[in-house]
Amino acid sequence: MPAGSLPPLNALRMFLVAARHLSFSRAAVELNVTHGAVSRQVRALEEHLGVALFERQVRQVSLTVEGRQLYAETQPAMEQIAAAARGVTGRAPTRGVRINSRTSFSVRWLIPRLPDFVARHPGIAPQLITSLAAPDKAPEPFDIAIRRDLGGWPSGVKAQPFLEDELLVLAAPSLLKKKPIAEPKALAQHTLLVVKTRNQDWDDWKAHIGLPRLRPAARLQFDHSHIVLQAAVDGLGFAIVARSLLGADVAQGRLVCPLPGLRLPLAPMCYGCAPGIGRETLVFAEWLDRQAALG
Amino acid sequence: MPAGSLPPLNALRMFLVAARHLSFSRAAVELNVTHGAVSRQVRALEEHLGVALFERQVRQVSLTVEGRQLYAETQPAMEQIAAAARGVTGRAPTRGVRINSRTSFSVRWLIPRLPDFVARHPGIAPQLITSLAAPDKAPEPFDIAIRRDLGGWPSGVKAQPFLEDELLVLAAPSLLKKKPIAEPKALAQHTLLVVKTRNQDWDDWKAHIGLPRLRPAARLQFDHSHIVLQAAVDGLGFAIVARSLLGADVAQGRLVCPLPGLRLPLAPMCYGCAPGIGRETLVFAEWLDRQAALG
DNA sequence: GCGGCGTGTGATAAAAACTCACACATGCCC
DNA sequence: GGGCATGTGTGAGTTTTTATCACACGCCGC
Repeated sequence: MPAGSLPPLNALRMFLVAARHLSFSRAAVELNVTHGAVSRQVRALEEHLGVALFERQVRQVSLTVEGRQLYAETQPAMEQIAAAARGVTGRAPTRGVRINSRTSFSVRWLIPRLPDFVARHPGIAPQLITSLAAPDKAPEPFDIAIRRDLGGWPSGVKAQPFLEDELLVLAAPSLLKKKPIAEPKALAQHTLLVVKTRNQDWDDWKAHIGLPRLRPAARLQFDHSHIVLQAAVDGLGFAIVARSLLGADVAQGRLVCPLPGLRLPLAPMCYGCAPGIGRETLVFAEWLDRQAALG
Repeated sequence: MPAGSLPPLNALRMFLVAARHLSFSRAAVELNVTHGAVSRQVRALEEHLGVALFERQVRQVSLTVEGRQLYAETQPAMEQIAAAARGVTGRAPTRGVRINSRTSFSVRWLIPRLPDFVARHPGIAPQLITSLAAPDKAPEPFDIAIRRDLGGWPSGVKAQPFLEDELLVLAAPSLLKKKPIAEPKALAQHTLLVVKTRNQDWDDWKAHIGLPRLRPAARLQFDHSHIVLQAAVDGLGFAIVARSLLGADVAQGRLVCPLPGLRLPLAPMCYGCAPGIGRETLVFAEWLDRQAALG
């Protein structure tokens, strides 16, 4: 006989958080789920044990005698498990994943998502090296590189597309309020924000919509897309950038897309793994795929 | 900060069993899953930690240093959790569920499934009282009664059907080998096994197939369906019993249904809960529904 | 050389978990 | 006292996870 029948462990985990907060809702926030999920898991644990663990009052819950006992006895055990897990990952040589990525993609897409990776894989330490050079000219060795191009990779490395992309025109809502844009032509009244290394984007876009000779009122040039985005948020003018770089600025209303129908396809973002990489890099690549699929 | 990020707990549970056995296959047997499930969960845990826990040799696995450490530190914690869970269920008043059911259904359907209930709900102790009387004439109080009839329940109790059923004709393969049955008429050469309290079943069946005057070579009478089934397994003759009572005898070839097309519909099995029952009885009723749905 | 044995894995089915949207009960505040 | 905010419970539907199945592989022993 092993350890005797264990209770449902994830339900127990949620119970412990709920017991600590004495609140399903606050536990739900900590666990990144809805309060309904916590309610159901606690109920499942109670049914497994055949004992009520919480007393449900109105708008609040409190622990029963059995709930208090269970909390007191299992919480240290969970701490012990967490500590053991940390101990094991710590003692390992912790070979990090060396990631080579361009500045704007790093700042606007990768870094905001890295905390998720660290939480999922605490034993793998990502090292991010931003670099503008092509992967085959990289000054430092890397395990995985991320670029938009399908070419320009060291021999033996095959680029794997993982994130579809497109160019969008964006501006701050305050700017549009002052001078609304009904049709693309009206852009002639505005300032365009240009990325130095991608100054053909506006020309491509103008050609794409059939107005190659459109002349803006002014042009401001910056050396990275993420700086252009900051300038756009601050109402300096119109930006044309890849959808993948938008982050929360559109969702939270700091930027809007005044001409949503006019989009320019863009090569997908790709990653390429150096030959002879370890399992950690593979895990990171799969995580990239998943993150991209989440949109 | 809570306990720090916990590892996936069900994966850890499988890891511990696998580590104890030093075998994924043996762990799978203990956990009632396939070896593939164990393999995947262990892999998931390794990826979460970013550390290999097993060394895969051919046809066997052994623990790495990190695996040994993790095992040594988390196994006691799991024991502690299991003990705490047992302690909490034990201290509760353990109100059992009093189940009232007829003998044959108890022996052939309910009792073989009860271990599953006990495993799922260690805090709820089922008490089974077999009784032939109608639920409203039961000599002892019950929380839930199981009968085929939709009527004959105490006032205030509504019967809930939970298991469709039908009558089947069955016999031991050895008997059929000696005297094969090509059509229903050939039953005239055989012995029919009759349940005293259900002696109309054969007549109903004969009427159903249009041979009301069919006369068997002999009749043997018993007082319970489960005894008739034992007699059939032992090659004494042909039985007509409810599908719900078959258990594993058909699946494992101890009985066969020589005339599979000729089935007689039967009222579904129903349960009725006494008024004012507790949550434990509700849990049992839901478990009945689930078990019936599993077929 | 061939069947037996234990593990890994792609495709797919089954089960579990979660979310959403709403219900309910209460306290609080204007 | 009515309207609103708060925290929990729950049915229906969806997503995510988990397990299964079926097969591959590598070696062992006969």
